Amino acid sequence: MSARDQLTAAMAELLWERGYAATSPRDVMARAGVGQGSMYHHFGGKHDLAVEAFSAVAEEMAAASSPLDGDGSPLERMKRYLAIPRAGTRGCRVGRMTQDPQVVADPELLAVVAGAFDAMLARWERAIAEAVTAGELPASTVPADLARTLSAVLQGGYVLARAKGSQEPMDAAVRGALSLLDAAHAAARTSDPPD
Amino acid sequence: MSARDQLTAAMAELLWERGYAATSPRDVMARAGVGQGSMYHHFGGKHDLAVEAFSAVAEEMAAASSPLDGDGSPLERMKRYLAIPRAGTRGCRVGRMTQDPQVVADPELLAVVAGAFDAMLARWERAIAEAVTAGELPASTVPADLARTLSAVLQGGYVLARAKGSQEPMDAAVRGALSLLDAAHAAARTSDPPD
DNA sequence: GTCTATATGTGGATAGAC
DNA sequence: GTCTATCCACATATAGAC
Repeated sequence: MSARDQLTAAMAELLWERGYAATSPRDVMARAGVGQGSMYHHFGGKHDLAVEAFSAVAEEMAAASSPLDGDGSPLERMKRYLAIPRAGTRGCRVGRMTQDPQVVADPELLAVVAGAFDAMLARWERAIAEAVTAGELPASTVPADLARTLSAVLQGGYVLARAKGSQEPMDAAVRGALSLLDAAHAAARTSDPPD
Repeated sequence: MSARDQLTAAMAELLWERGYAATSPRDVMARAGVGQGSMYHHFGGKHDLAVEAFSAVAEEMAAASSPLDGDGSPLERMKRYLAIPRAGTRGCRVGRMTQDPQVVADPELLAVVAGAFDAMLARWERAIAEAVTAGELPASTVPADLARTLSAVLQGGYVLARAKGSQEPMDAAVRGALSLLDAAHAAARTSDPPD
């Protein structure tokens, strides 16, 4: 593994553990096991290194929402994706960035964050629209709205889990969302039969 | 206004704008318009000042959930509370703290954050339980779960809004949640008549 | 390419005058 | 009580040797 790769890997880890502002070039070099010269040879500085390291993380996260595009009924895919285990107290690697003032003030970093969310929300919207077409959700459902609601449940779940230092609030938030989706499913069958 | 009050007010503002780690004693003193001596006379340091300033903020936030205890039908109270305007791009003054590594690592500060959420979640749970009793929500509803789901929608709404630098995702997330609650309400009437 | 040495600013706090 | 002066450590980056 090249020094360059060691640096991006170390930066990605530290961005998750400590956030952008709280991560110093020193920390990164120490974890990567390289000297200062290497870092400033390969990157313009902390900012450049963070952009490159975090872009990879963001793509990875966006790809992680692919189960929403998978096989099976749309509603089942949505519920399965919600139920994927998530370590709440560690926080979301992407969502956490939005609370870092230095990230939000940095157009380049913020664009990477926004892009990752856009990709995920697009997948949500497609799955939801398909569920409506299939009669699994009420015809009155607004895919763009529900996509943001369900994405927010996950992001908020991380916040609640970290506030309590416990996994439980995250799991509870997901259970509640699944229950609401079941209710919406029941409402769709009652008032709006698909066939 | 005493120097002490100026300091706590300035710290509360800066905690919101920049977070804990990114706020230096210098910043606080400059905004408060006092010298360094004043700060170290009244407080042991940045930490002590932050605890005192943030405790006031947390109490204020917890009190802001009182509409959940108000008059009217429980479900109506829940919907009204969700629909209260929230400036998404500014983030939640309490929730934002959970993404700050220095806050989570500080038991005293984290306890203040956790306490604020506990108070809010307790109000949610009460209102939800009342809605179930009144037959406005399905009997199968788990108040503790749904409370965390709806609280997460709001917290996640802030995250999405900041990621996009726009109010819209927050409003969309709330609309989607209201729509799900309507579906749950419809399901309760269909399968579980209150009288 | 990678290293060590060095420079400049700031974070957080203490000392002690007024 | 409030101020200014000062201190040490660290963040971030540059210079230049190997």
